[in-house]
Amino acid sequence: MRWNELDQADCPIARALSILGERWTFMILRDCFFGVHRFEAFQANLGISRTILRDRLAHLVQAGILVQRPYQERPIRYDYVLSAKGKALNGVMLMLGEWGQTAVDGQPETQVRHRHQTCGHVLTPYVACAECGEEVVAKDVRAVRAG
Amino acid sequence: MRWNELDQADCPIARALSILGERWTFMILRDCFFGVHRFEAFQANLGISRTILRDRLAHLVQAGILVQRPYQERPIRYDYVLSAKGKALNGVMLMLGEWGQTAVDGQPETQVRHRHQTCGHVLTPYVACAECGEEVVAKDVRAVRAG
DNA sequence: TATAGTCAGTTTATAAACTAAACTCACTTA
DNA sequence: TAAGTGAGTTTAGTTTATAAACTGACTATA
Repeated sequence: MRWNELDQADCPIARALSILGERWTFMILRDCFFGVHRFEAFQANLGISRTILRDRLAHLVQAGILVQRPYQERPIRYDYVLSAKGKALNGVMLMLGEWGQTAVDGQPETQVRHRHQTCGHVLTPYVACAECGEEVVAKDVRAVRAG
Repeated sequence: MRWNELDQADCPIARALSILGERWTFMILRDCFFGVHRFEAFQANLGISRTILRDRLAHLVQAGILVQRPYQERPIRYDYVLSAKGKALNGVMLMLGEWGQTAVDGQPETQVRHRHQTCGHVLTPYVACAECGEEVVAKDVRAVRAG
């Protein structure tokens, strides 16, 4: 399998990564969740090269994860905002942040936290099963690979 | 910020991506969760170049996400297995797969599913708040960025 | 009205990362 | 003895990423 054939893979993780798995893409999306939505702001925040930023934004727009919303004409300029498909990545982002927080050590104490508005607490996210509502831990999950 | 300075970032997502954000790394870990743990098996499964596979495995071992376990001596050969830190990525993997399943369309119906052993159902994972136990949706989360 | 500044790019040259294919080494099995 | 296996390493070539300067269509300031 070559990297650019990942989108045809028979695995949802592989297909997700065909869109998200390139360098910087997750970082751009993280910024989107933080409310960043302009080219210059992404560039200044990430220090990413403009060429790559242009490519990644185009890819995300074409994949339907970001939507371009014009905020001025002459010259036409766009905000890049999360679509529904993009917002659906919220769970992935939260779990990724939680893992980074607890598992990646030796780093300065982070200053980024999330607050759960509905209950008012600082958010500690976990993955639960929609059927039984219980927390899902690795040892209780069995992959079923048909075909 | 350059890509290789990401590990010093003041954001848990950035730090997570300093380890996981390179091409193929997530795919290798996916295979680990499916029970793959030998060099040749990763290589055959992913079709990744051996050079990159070697680099990624070394990086994951050095980051404490995979552990080398010798299964023979003369010549010494290792299984690469998930450490506790690696297993803690389970939630990220599940949410990534769930997103790939529901949000990335136009692809052949996937044949990979998960079963939740404790309740017996096919798993539909969601992210919940440890304080109130409710499902966490994007609009109810506010990032708090100190400093 | 000139001058500078902003925003979202594009261009170009250079550096780093990835890939395929062949090769090595220490064994095992037929 | 010859072939095979498993985990790499080497090499040469291709693809990506990067920094820095440039463009174009404006807007704000002196």
